[in-house]
This record gives sequence, structure tokens and C-alpha cells, in this order.
Amino acid sequence: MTPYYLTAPIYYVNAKPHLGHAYTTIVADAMTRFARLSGRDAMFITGTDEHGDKIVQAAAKAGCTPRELADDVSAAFRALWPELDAEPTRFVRTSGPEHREVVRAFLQKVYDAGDIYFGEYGGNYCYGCERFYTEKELENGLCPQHQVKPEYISEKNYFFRMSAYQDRLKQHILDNPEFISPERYRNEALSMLEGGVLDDLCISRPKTRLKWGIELPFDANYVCYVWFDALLAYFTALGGPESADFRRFWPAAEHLVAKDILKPHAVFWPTMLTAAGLPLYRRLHVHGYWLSRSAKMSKSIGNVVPPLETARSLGLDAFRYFLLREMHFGSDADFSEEALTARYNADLANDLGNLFSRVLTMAARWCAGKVPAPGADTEAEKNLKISASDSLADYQRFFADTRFSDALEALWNLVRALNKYVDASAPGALAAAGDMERVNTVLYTLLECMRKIALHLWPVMPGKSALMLAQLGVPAGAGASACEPDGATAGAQAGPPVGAIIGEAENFSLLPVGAPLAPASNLFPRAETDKSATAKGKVDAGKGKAGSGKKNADRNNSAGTEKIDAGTGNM
RNA sequence: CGCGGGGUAGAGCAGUUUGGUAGCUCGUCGGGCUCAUAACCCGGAGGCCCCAGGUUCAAAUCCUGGCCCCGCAACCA
Repeated sequence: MTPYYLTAPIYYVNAKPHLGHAYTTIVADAMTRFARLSGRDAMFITGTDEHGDKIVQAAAKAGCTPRELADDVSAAFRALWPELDAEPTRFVRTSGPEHREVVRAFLQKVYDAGDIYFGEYGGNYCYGCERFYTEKELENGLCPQHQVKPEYISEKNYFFRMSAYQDRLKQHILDNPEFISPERYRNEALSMLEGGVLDDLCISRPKTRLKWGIELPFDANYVCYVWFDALLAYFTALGGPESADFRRFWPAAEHLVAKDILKPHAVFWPTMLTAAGLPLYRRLHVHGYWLSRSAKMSKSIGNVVPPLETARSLGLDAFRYFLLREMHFGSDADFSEEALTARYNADLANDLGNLFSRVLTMAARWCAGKVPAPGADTEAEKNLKISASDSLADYQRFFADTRFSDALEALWNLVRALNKYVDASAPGALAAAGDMERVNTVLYTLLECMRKIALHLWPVMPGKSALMLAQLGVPAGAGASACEPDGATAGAQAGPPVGAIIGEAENFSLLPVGAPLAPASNLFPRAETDKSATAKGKVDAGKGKAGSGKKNADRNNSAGTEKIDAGTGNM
């Protein structure tokens, strides 16, 4: 099996997780699940980055030690992922002993190679902020935080000879168009390497100023700069550069990050690897920000979206679907409850949920609740299968290229085509006319396509995917080609078997005839909005159209949007 | 002239690489259907594709010059 190694960031523990962290981790989880469906031996890691000045400051503010803060926040991150159905294979903490040894060995290696030197750095230092400021950052020569004049101090430090690798890195990016993607971030990275602008990187902090870090192996008076430490967590997760896992997975390494940490990943990290004589990662995937009320989320504006509460409002799977569907990977996107609800109703309730509902009801009525044996295909089936093949192939191609929104849109082309197919083939009329062979053919075609949809959605909505498959009579832990009675994969890593989508876009006879079907389905109950509540209030009027905007006080005022218990979709 | 991204129907976006009747989702208006979650299906309305020049038989797309919005700008994770 081809290996696949995906890293989500190891998150900085200076603050609790927010929507952005949730998004990155869910994307990583979805990519990993997709890699498994595609037949790869996939590993996905994340963790927490716990050293540095900011942690010391945050701890002081919280009235605890850096260790206590790190333990606390790291645990919060770790506990969140299962709540989001994100299942990292491993979770690394940079304050752990294994990581310290990986970092020290790496530092020593680069030091021995002659790429770390002792030098002097001078600059405007603000004691209040405990950091240096550049001339441009100062406001009228004063620290923007404290409005005091910074002191010019110079300090002896260790520097990594990063500038020496600038040209080689630039050439690598030019020679490998997929090394950094999407393209806009590749351009950003290239612009960081233009015209000899790259400085050497200061990689030490004197202990007089900072003690919370990893001690340099060649000078006990200094600790390591956090980024030089943090990036190596990607090694620690594999057991260090001497391990068997490293040899197997590192050549397949892909990183997933948000745009704010582009530079460390696109510039620091590859130059570090080169200096240590190690191969570079394969790819770097960079995504944008979730905006809240069209602005970057920030505590001071007060528009931070809490991930877990939001995820629960319409159900975790709907939340994951929304994140992957709404944001075009790489660009920023706006988050709002309204958009989430709109997406939920339009895509999940109306299109997909209702498709399951109507088809399973028909199967219960006319096929005795079992998968019927199809007759010969007519033009309608042939055309539908051609378009289904296209949709599935597009989905797979886009998903593999991190174009999740395009992928889901392609899959929904199939969902909509199935709804149209129901209308066009009018199974009700066929049944009334006694043409049961046609009814069976139509329903088998629908059910088989629905199974493909459910299977392909597993990376995005693992819970609902399993439920959909169960409603279609596909045993848990079985996929496509599947339906073999081994059930080996069921258990800890429940879900379709590795490689389950291979061949799915071409073969339309994979659903076993005679399998028991759920008698009804209510996967995504419609979420009520103010408007639909109003419309509902005047159903009896006959027309069903909400023409007047009449207000229904009871319905509208209490909660606005009704919350749905999404834990169990019934079947 | 620091760097990058963006400005396309009421909203959100795609299309720009490889010029050729401007497309998708939501919303809106009208119709149909009943297997279904007031859903689904069909059809309509709605756009000087930021502005001004230029190249071309032809420009949302290529070129030049503006205007506006958003990020980033280097010991910040």
C-alpha cells in the first residue's frame, strides 16, 4: 500500500482552540479518510507547540506555570478532536522528552555541519513586551503596546545560516509546481525568496530572557527558538529520523497549514531540512481564514466562533460538510449561523436527505423493503450512469487536489440528477401500471447510486455516511466491492475498508440484490428558520407560499432557529 | 512606485492559464408532480463582468493606466 503522511499543525497553546483550529484538523481528517478510501496506508498527526515567550506570558497572566498552562491547553486541544470525529493517528507535545531529543539531535547535526554560528544581534527591545521591534513597527519611535521608547540592546545569539539555502529552495519551488499550493501561496513563498532578501535565522534565546524551551545541546546558556523546535514535531510523530516509520512515511509527507504559518513551513523548514541533509516534504497545502462578520476573528472584536457549540447546533456531520463545502480551499470565507443553516437545508435536507427519504419509502412500498433485482437498462439508465461516472470521477479528482468545495459540488450534481431521474421515470406511475420490472430497475439504479454517494461522503460526514450505508443494507465496515463477510475493518477504525472507492465510478452493480433496506429515512430533518416557521404557520391556507411575511410570534421569538438533536438520525 | 489576493445578477461564488452566445448555488416569480423532509421537477425575471484607453473580426478573459477593498511586511506561532 502506498504510504500517506499528513500533518495538521501542532497548535500553539497560548489560547484555547477556535473555529480555525477545528477547520484545519477536520480537513486533515477528511484528507486522511479520503486517502484510505483511495487505497493508501494513511497516517495523520497533530499536536501542540508549547514553548516560547508567549506561553510564559500567557501563563503569568493566568497565574500558573508554563507547564501547567501547556498541560491544560494541550489537553483541551486533544479532547476536542474526538468531539469533531477527527482521529489523528498520533498526537505530539513539544514539551515531551522524545521531542526534546529529536530537536537536540537535529540542532547538533546542523551545528556540526557548520550551519549554525554565534553572532550578535542588536535592536529596539521593549522590556514590557519582552521582544524586539523593527523600526517600521514602532509608532513615532515608541512601542505600540506600551507607548514607551524601546531600548537599543544587543545580544549574542546563535544563528542558522538560512540565507545560504535561499537559491536552492527557490529553484526547488520553481522545479516542483505542486510543492506549495494553491498557486497564490506558491507565489507568496517565491516572493519571500526574491533578490537576496532572506536573512539568517536567529534560533536561540538566552536563558536570562527565556527559560521555557529546549536547551541547546552545544550551549547550556540558551534555549531553542520555538519555530526551530516546533517544526521538528513532524519528525517526533514518526519516532525521529532514524525510525522505520520515518523511512516509510517521510517521503510521502504533506503538510496542511493556514496561511499565517506559511513562512515557517515554506522557508524555514525546507532550508532546515536541506542543512540537515534530509529530503524535503512532498507538498504543502495552505488554506485561508474563516471570517466572522466579514472580519478576521479576534477576541477584541468579539467575533470568535466557538467550534464545539457551533458543531452541535445542526449536527457534527453537517458542520463538517459546511466547512468543506463553503470554503474554497485557499481563499478566505465567511462563517455565519445563517449560512450554515441555509447550506444545511438546501444541500443536506432538501437534496440529499429527501432523496433517501423518497427512495426508501418507494422501495418499502413496491420492493418489499429489499434491494430489487434490476432488469435491462434503458436510455435513461445509460445516460444517468454516464453522468454519475463523471460526477464521481470529478469528486475523486477534486478531493485529491484539496478542492473540497468543487468535489462536493460535483457529487451534488449526481444527487440532483437522481432527484430528476425519479421525476422523469415516475416509478409511481410504473407501479400503478404494473410494470414491476421497470420499477425494480429504477429503484436499483437509485439505490446503487445512493450507496456510492454515501461511500464517497465518508471522509466528510463519517457518521451520516455510516448511517446511509446502513439504511441501504450495507454492513458496517463494509464498502463497495465490499460486502464480503469478513468485517475485518470494523472496530476501532470503523468505516469503509481501505480502497473502498476504487472502481466505484465505473461499476454500477455493486449493491447486493436482496439486502434489507430501511423502511424510511430522516437523515437531515429540515432546520426551521424564521421564514419557514412563518410559512408553516399558514399551511392550511392552501397555497403553501409564504406571500405575506406574517409574523408568528410564538415560533419566531423564542429561539429563532430550532436546534435539532443530530446525534441520531433515525432510520 | 514593498509583496500578495480580490472587485462578475439581490447574496455568495465559478469562469480569466488555452479570447468566440456570461455559468452555478441561494433568494425571487410562475407552473408541474405526489414516492418524499411544505420537499422534489420544469420554466421565467434579474448582469455597461470596478473605471478609462489599447490590441483583435471578436475581450470578463490579453496589454497600459487609474480607483476601491482585504491580507502580509521578516526574533510576531
